[in-house]
Amino acid sequence: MSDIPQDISHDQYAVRLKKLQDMRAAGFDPFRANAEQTHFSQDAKALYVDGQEYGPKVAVAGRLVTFRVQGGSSFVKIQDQQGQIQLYFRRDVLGEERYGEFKKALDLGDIIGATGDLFKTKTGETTVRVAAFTLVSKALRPLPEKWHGLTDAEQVYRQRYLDLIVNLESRARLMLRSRIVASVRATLAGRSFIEVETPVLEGVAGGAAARPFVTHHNALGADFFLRIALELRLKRLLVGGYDRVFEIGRIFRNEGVSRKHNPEFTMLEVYQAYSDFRGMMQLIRAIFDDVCRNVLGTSEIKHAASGEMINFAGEWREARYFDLIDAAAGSPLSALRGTDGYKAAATAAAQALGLDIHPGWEAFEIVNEIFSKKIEPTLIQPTFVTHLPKELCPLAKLNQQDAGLIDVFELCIGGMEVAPAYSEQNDPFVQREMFEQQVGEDQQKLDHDFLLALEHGMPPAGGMGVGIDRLCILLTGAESIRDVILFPSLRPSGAAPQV
RNA sequence: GGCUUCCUAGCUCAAUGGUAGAGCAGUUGACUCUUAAUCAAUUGGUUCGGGGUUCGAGUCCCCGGGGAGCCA
Repeated sequence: MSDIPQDISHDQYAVRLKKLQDMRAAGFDPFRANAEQTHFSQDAKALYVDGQEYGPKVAVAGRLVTFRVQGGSSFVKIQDQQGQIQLYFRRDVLGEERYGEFKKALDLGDIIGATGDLFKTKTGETTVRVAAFTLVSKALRPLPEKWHGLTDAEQVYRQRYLDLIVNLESRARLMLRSRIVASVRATLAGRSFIEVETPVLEGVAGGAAARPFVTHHNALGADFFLRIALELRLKRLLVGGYDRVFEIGRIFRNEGVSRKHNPEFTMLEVYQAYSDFRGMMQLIRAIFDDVCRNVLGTSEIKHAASGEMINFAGEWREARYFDLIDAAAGSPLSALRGTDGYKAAATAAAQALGLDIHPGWEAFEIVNEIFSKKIEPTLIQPTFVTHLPKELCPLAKLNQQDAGLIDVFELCIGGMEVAPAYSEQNDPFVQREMFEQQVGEDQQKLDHDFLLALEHGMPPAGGMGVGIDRLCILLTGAESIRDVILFPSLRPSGAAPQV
């Protein structure tokens, strides 16, 4: 190219910048303030009726993702929120000058708008015969490779927008997440639940056992914790007379990062007065039934890790915690509960299963290690694990027959804990005692205001937490939590890619 | 936090310790129904950063950065 002072043909940024500057010099704005879009790509294609020569006129807009020029006629594809649509450019339609601009000025990755009539090509693809087009927004940087897409995990997460443009599975999976969350909301709204928003910044981070993030409020001169659960706020609303409440919100736990853990994640917590953990079983079934029917269109999902098909239809298995423990241990370990020999027997059973036991652990912790390492991973089909030992959750009602147990379930699917639910503790005396046992000497961690609220009377209620990210892993067949979170937490990196 | 492993052109990947290559993208040209379009020609590198060993390092060693997997 003789008018380029030095050879920039190797530098895609420079080539695009040059085109952009040429356009500006010709009085054209390469970053338009608006553009016409009468239809999304798939909606437009649906307008074409087979047999007609030309369908209606449409204006579509999107990113240029394939570019096939062949002399005086060219096919390109643009991509919008719904997918792709093919555009057909012809010299004899557009005229020599405009057609030349199309070939010269546009690059893969540019965002363009085009209007024209719909027709069907010889190969049967519904296409827009372009009568007019506009460069709407110039892309200065090239797209990742069209066939392999973007595979570098780091770039996928740090530059998710590129992943979304180029990797259709990512685009579909993350869109599916939106629809799953919308479906969950609809199920709850249909049952008279009220959606609320409660504080992220808390003076006491309660409702779960997890290390919180600490932050600081300058004007108040006070440290705050980012919430680790929604529970204690939502229960205050039960006291306040909101009988059915839920929140879908971000919570934060200052712990490790793994395939199953992101430091910030989304939790649904739902509370229903005058219900209990059995009522929550109905509710979670309804949530799954609606998602299967309205979003997935199937009640069978392939479990990514094992390849097994998970079936959400039919009865879900119900199993008592200690029945599972005894089966795994191969002995009636639970019969020793509360006796002096329990801890030794639990230790022996755990070691026989090849588990490492920390010397400081209580008996219930050893037993729960058996559960989380040896039982939970095997629970692929939906299973309600019920009647857990009371030490595992201080916020649940004690079982009427056995005060060492609590009226709860943990729903396990795909080897993961997906949703715990309780008959909620509403006795302020028992609640205070359970809290004090949990926090020990550290009265700072006691949420006195919550206990005060309970003293005003909280209706009996069923409550449930659903890890939305895990739910999405399950329902989208993802292998990692990072694949269902748009921007997963990463170490802050150095500079963005340099020019 | 520990162990293992990865980082090479815009992207996807090659390269026994011995001249850093290919495909796509880009550039130039041909081509009026293409589907990863095709054909011809062609540009492009601080091999993540720093240090070391060596006649010679993308490759081996050390330190640092980032990612992934397993463990805690």
